[in-house]
Amino acid sequence: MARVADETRFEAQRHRILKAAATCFNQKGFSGTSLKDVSRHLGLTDAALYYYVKNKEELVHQCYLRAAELGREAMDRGKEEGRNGFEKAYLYIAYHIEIMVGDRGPVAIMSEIPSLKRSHRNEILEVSRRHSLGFEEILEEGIADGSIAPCNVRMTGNAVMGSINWIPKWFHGDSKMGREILEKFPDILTAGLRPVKAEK
Amino acid sequence: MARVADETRFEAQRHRILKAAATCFNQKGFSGTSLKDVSRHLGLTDAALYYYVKNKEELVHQCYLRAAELGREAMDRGKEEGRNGFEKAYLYIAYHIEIMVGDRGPVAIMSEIPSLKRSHRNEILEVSRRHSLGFEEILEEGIADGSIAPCNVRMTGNAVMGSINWIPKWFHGDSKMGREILEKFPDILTAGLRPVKAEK
DNA sequence: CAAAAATTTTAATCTGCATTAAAATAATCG
DNA sequence: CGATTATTTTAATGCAGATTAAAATTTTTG
Repeated sequence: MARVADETRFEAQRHRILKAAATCFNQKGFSGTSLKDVSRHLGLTDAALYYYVKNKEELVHQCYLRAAELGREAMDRGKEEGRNGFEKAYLYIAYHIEIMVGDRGPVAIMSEIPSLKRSHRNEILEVSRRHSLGFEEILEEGIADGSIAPCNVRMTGNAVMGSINWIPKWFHGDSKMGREILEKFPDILTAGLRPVKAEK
Repeated sequence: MARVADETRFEAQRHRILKAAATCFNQKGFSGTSLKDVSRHLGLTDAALYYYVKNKEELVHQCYLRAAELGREAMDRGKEEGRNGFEKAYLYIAYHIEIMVGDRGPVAIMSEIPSLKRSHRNEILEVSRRHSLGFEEILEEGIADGSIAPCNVRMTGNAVMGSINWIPKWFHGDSKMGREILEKFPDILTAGLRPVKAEK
C-alpha cells in the first residue's frame, strides 16, 4: 500500500510536472500548450499526466496556486524581517525574485485566469487581490513611518507587480542572467519609492 | 469595383476587428480565444473574419504589428520632444500609456510570440528588440547628459517595459481608471531614474 | 522470487474550432 | 430600378488535442 516513501515519490513527480507545466505555460500560454508539450519535457506520455491531475484545468490551477503561495511566502518574509515599510518592500521584492529566478522557479505567470472554471477562478482572484493589498499595506506603512515617499499605493503597486510578473516572459533560466536580475531589480523597483531628499 | 470609399469602409472594419481581437487576446490569450469570441464582439459570424484576414495566425500577427507600431510612435514622439534623456523617457512612457488606455487601445500584449509562424515571429522579435534598444538608448543618453542616474540600462529597461506591458492585464477600459494610470504611471516609472540629490 | 500496488503506455473516442466553398444578403453604381 | 460588387452567412470538412479505459510495465513488499 501507499507508504510515506511512495507519497514522497508521487509528490516529487507531481512537483516536476507542475514545473514543466509552468515552463510551457509561460512560453506558449495555457491554451497554447498541449499536454503533449508538458509531458515531452519529462519524457512521459500525455496520458500519464492524468495519473497526477484530474485534467488540464486543474494543472493550471495548481500552477497558479503554487505561484500565489510562493509570492505570499516572499511577502511574509519581507514583512517579518523589514524594520520599516521601505525595507519590507525591498525584501519582499528581493525574496520574490530570488524564488522566481532560482531553483524553485519557474513560477507560472497568471495570465489566463479567465480560463479557469468559476470556483478556481474566484479562488485565484481572491489570493491575487490579497497579495496586491498586502503590498499596498507595506507601502502605506512606509509612507506612515517616513521611509517611503507619499504616493498612490494602488498605482505604485500595480507598477511594481507588473515588472515582477513580466520577468518570466523574458527570463528563461539562464543562471547568469538570473543573478543579474536578482542583483539589480530590487534596487530598480524601489529607487522611486525613497522619500525625496531635501532640495539643494 | 473597389473605390476609395470602399477601401475606407473595408479598412475601418478591419481595424475594428483588430481591436476586438486585441481585447480578446489580452483577456484569454491567443490560443484561448476562438474566432467566434472575436466575431461575437462585433455581431458577426466567425467565418466573416476570413474576408479580412487570411487566418487566425495573421490576426495575431497584425495585432502585434499594430502594438509595435504604436509603441514606436510613442517612442519617436518622446525622442523628438524631450530635451534630455530623462524627458525623452518620461514623454515616451506618457505617450505610450496615453495610447494604451485611450481611444486607440486596446493594444495587444505580445505574450504568445512563439505561436507565430517563423517569419512573422522573427519579424516581431526584431521590432520588439529594436524597441527595447531604443529605450536603452534613451537611458544612456540621460546618463550621459546627467538627467538620469547611472544604472544598468538593460535591466532598467526590462523593469519599465514590464510595468507597461502588464497594464492591459488589469486595465479593461474603465476611462476613469485610464486617466488615473496616465496621471500616475509616468511619474512612478521614472521616479527611480532621477539622479540622487546631493546628500544632506 | 511472487504477488500486489504503482506508474506509464497504447489505442480509442469525442469535441471544439479553424478553415473553406457555395449561397444569400446588402450596398453601390450607372 | 437592375446589375454589379462587396460583405456576411450557412453548411460542410478535417484535424488537433483532451480525455478515458484497458493493457503493459515497473516498482515495492513480504
